[in-house]
Amino acid sequence: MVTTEFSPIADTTRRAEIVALLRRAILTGQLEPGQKLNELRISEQMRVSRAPLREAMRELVQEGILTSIPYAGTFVINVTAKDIHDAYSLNKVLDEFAIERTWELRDQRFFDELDGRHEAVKQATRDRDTTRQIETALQLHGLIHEWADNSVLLETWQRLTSRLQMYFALHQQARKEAVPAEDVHETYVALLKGDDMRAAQRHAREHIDHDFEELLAYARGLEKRSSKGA
Amino acid sequence: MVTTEFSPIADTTRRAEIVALLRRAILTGQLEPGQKLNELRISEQMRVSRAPLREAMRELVQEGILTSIPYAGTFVINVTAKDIHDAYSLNKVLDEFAIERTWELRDQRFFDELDGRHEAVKQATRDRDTTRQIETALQLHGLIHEWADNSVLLETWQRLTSRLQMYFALHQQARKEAVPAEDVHETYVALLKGDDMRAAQRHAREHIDHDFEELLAYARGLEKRSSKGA
DNA sequence: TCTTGTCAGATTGTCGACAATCTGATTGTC
DNA sequence: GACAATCAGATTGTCGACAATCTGACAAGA
Repeated sequence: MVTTEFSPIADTTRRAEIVALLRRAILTGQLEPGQKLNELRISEQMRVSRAPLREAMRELVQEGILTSIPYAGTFVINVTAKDIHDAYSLNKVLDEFAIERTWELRDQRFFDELDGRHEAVKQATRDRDTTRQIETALQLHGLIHEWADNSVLLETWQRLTSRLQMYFALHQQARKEAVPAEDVHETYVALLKGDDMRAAQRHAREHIDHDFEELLAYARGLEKRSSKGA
Repeated sequence: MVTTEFSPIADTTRRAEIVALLRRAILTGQLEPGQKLNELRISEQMRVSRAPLREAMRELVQEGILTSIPYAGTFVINVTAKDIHDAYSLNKVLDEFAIERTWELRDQRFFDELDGRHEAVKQATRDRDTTRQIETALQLHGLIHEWADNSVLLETWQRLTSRLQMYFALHQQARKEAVPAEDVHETYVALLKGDDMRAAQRHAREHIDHDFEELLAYARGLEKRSSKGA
């Protein structure tokens, strides 16, 4: 009897690859908010027909990072200050819930994973790789949602994450300088290892508020700019 | 100057209509959990080519009520007791949040809408129209999410609703008898009109627990049945 | 000058056909 | 009989072409 565990093999449809490519382009800010996606142009660039491209775009529309208007086109979502505000205030609630659910399920594997992800953030910070810094920070943040053993919560958080990653990428791109080089997650990790659940929840809430203020300021700038443009 | 407000005209693509048709079929239980959707057969029945049908299916996959395995097919999601449990426990959190956010925004229009939706539930109950009863009850329940002025919350709740509606429909179908004929929403509506936010939140939580127990019992039955079948 | 009708170009939506992949039934071998 | 190789049928994935729709420019008329 073979006891080795195999993970499912990769989906090798063009559609899945296109989804990954497009998502990455959007979340890293390569494709700007509001930008229109021309099907013919993109399909030619990717050397793919429009059918799988369109199916991929439908997925991303449902994922909430594209928006589609029949016979007009499919566009990268626009980011408003309110969107960011809404996403963040819901995120607070989800974090609190996730911590509560995860709390009793924490074990050695959890702590190891926590440390591993924390280390990845620190590595990205040392490398001055801002894109990866955002990615890893969100992954660190996501652990409680993965561990909470609630598929619906996880799914919801992943949808939220898409946008958060996009917001952060835009923000970072805008100020054109490295994100804080010091480690802002030390306390968060320590609290998740500790005994005081309420304290961990409180910290998550405040930690979020901190990042949030910066993002909001950026978003307000965006809106001023776009209203001038329009 | 014309001041009449026009709402955007309906999306009249085949894709959109297919999405609506399929969603309805799934949420009312016409299509059973786990059932495979044969593209050719469905496209012929709908007199439509496979392209828009496939795009529609991609949307429903992302919506979480279909699941797709490359080169194998697209299936209606399976419902496990844990899924129901997960959906409900998240729903509690979202409800609490929604009530908090809605509270200060309540006005006469809110109360009117609340009464209107409540009336719709009572009408469906009188008509013994169980499908509509589920639909209207969820719409009544959804008002706080619509009113909370948080687009991400609303979106999240709508995704959840899809599944809840499916669960209830299956449940109802299983026991083959009318859902409670008495009005279980009277207290809920009254509390939402009142002054005690905490009480409203508490009631939402308990009200959910009530329905939830019934559903869970049903789901456990489902699983026993399917494990016997497999 | 402003409005309205018309039209060409570009883009999205849809179709029918072909290619890739899976399933299970059959056959051949031991 | 058990097992592996093979194959036909069915189904999903992808393609290229056509139809429907939108956009902006231009012209005609008030």
